[in-house]
Amino acid sequence: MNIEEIKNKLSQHGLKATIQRIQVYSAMLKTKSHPTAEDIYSMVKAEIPSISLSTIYNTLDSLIEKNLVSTVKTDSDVTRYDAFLDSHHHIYVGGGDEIIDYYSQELDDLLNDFFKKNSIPNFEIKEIKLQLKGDYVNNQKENN
Amino acid sequence: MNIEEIKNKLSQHGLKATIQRIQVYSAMLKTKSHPTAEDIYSMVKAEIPSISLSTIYNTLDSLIEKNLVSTVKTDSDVTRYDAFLDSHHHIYVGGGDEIIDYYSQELDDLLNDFFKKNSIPNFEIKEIKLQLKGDYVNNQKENN
DNA sequence: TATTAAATAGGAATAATTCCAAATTAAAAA
DNA sequence: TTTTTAATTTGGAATTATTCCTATTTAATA
Repeated sequence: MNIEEIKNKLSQHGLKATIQRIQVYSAMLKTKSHPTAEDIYSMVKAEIPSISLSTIYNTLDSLIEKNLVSTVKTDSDVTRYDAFLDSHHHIYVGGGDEIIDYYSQELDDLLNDFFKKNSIPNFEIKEIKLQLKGDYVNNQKENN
Repeated sequence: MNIEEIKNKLSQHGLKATIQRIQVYSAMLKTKSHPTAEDIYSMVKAEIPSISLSTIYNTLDSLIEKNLVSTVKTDSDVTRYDAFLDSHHHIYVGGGDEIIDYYSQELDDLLNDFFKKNSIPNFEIKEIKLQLKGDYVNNQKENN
């Protein structure tokens, strides 16, 4: 998405298209790595050196409210953000902070079917998300 | 689990059976509601008025390290603790802080089968956990 | 171009958690 | 049982992520 498209997307969602928001959202779209607020702060600072960390938080909050960004739960206490909202699951590597996206239409179908057959009384499911925890095996990405 | 059994469990896991640990673990086993550190602090204070909040955190960390307790993150980013470690999933109600346990052997079998057939290259899955987000429907537990 | 409501900056405040060092204590050894 | 010792507890200080506050700035609109 280019700057112009981002501007439009912000306006469409009733958000004033400020340079700060454009750059924050642009940074979010550039990375698949579920950045923290600080990560985004660093990235956007390259473009707008005067930007404040408060603005990062404010902007992320606005984007979340408009469903353009979501948060990812980690075991540690830093919030991570995600601008990719198509249905996917998360692989948590090594109990740590590495989170990888996992896409599978087959899995989504399986889950949707299951909960269609086994609905939860008085509860409407809006999102089904899987957390896969584990570790790399072999010597692929290992480093101890 | 009574005091004696808790003592044994702690020793078996190489943890000194201090009154503090016994009471913290006992409190954890008494509640299904995924308490926060502060919640446990309040509960244990009834038994040991002099206990320190640091000890609550230390103790929970020890219990986590020995796999007697695990953590759950809420949408509002507070860490909650869980002493019930049999396979279950979590229902997040209304974007808030309420988390309900969801047990289903059928679902677990389904998921295990799926990942047996669709293993992730160089990755060993240790835990498969589902997050169900949604809201109550009807007038059951609604309050707005 | 002027108006205005919304957004930003940045520093202070808050809240959860971790850190630290001295005092205490459970478990092991004598 | 007593002594020894290494682990644990305390409680206050420090840290960290996030929120709050408000004067200033700015995008959108008329």
